[in-house]
Amino acid sequence: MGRHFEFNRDETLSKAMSVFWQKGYKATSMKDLVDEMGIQPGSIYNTFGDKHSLFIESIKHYGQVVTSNTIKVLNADGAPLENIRKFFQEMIERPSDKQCIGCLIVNTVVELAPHDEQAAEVVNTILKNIERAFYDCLLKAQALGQISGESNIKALASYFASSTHGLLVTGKSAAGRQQMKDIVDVILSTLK
Amino acid sequence: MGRHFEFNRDETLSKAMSVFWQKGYKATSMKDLVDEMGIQPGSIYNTFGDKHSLFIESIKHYGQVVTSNTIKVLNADGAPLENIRKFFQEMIERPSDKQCIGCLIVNTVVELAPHDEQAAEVVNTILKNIERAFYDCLLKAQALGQISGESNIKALASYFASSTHGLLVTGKSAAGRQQMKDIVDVILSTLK
DNA sequence: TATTTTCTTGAACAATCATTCAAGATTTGA
DNA sequence: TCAAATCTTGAATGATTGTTCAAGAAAATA
Repeated sequence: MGRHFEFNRDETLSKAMSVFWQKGYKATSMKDLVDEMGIQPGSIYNTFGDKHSLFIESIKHYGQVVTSNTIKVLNADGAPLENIRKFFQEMIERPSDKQCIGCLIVNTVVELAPHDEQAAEVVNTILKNIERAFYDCLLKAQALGQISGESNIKALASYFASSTHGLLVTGKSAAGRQQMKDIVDVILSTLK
Repeated sequence: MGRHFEFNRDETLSKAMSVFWQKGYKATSMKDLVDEMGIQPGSIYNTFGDKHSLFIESIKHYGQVVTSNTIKVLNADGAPLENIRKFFQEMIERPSDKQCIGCLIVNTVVELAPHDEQAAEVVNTILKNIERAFYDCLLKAQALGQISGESNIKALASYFASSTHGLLVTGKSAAGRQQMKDIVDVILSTLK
């Protein structure tokens, strides 16, 4: 009973996510959100609560849509080590793109996590998912004998996750494509 | 002639730097700066210009004081590869500390650099300094025969810089001390 | 001492911030 | 067709934002 919603919840959430990704949490004003989401303040507050709640939903959405999609390469069938190589290769093929894995997550770790417990929790969960994807991949490689049984794959997984963060930061600075390729080559050399 | 300044310019700049480091640019209000610097808005504007100018000076100050001090380990006399090990060791010995190298720089790369040309330029200069310190160190190691002459030390330098950024991001999340040590071990394994 | 110069203060400013809410629009059930 | 329910709108709210400026305080010169 009553009036129907005139907008799609997931669509507007996705738009909010994009704004937060581009500008950051603090730099995103309610006016920015109204303009980009295409609905009025009242509808935003009615649907998502306040700005902070909308942001929390946005990073959760990012984890479910963008991050989990990027991680799929690691979980794919086939040679696990080759999947890791593909993962990093895809990372540097679209550095300044919105699709760039984990950017909103890295941004949130840097901007908000130290002072925002709720955001920190969401972000840490997503970070753990990334790390576990690496771990599962390395475990498979070890079972296949592609990696020495003595290797500390837990450490390697943390390392690959950390390397991903590093690449995302480096990619935001003035680093060129060749430089990014060089870095990835060294990162992957730990697998040999 | 005229009244003397009642505050030390460098001291108040250092305090401003600390606030920006802790809270980020956007989240730092003029009230925060007034409270922390211990001088009134008029004095701030008279001495440093507006908030943005004060921030630019703050990151420059960070580069000259904090970053350049952290880099000293790399330039120190003695075994160059050992210096690189020391560098990373010192990084994880004080992760959540204010002294944590490059944090304000990494924060700025993430929060401002994509939309602030002036900040981007300052930050990129500092990033290049870090990378060059690694490069010089590796060059020395190569001259001493501690590293193969075939090694791409330019790539290695970029890699170490990127790894540093990664560690700083990882350190801000829920990563424990042991995890950080594990990551550093893998990073340094590329030198063997 | 009187005058000029310069720094300090903090109230005042307009702009923008996140948020609210009453009025209007749309749909359902009776 | 009327009444109840629910969503949409956008002007209004009070708080906070960065910034300015006139008045007062301190030092140097004459």
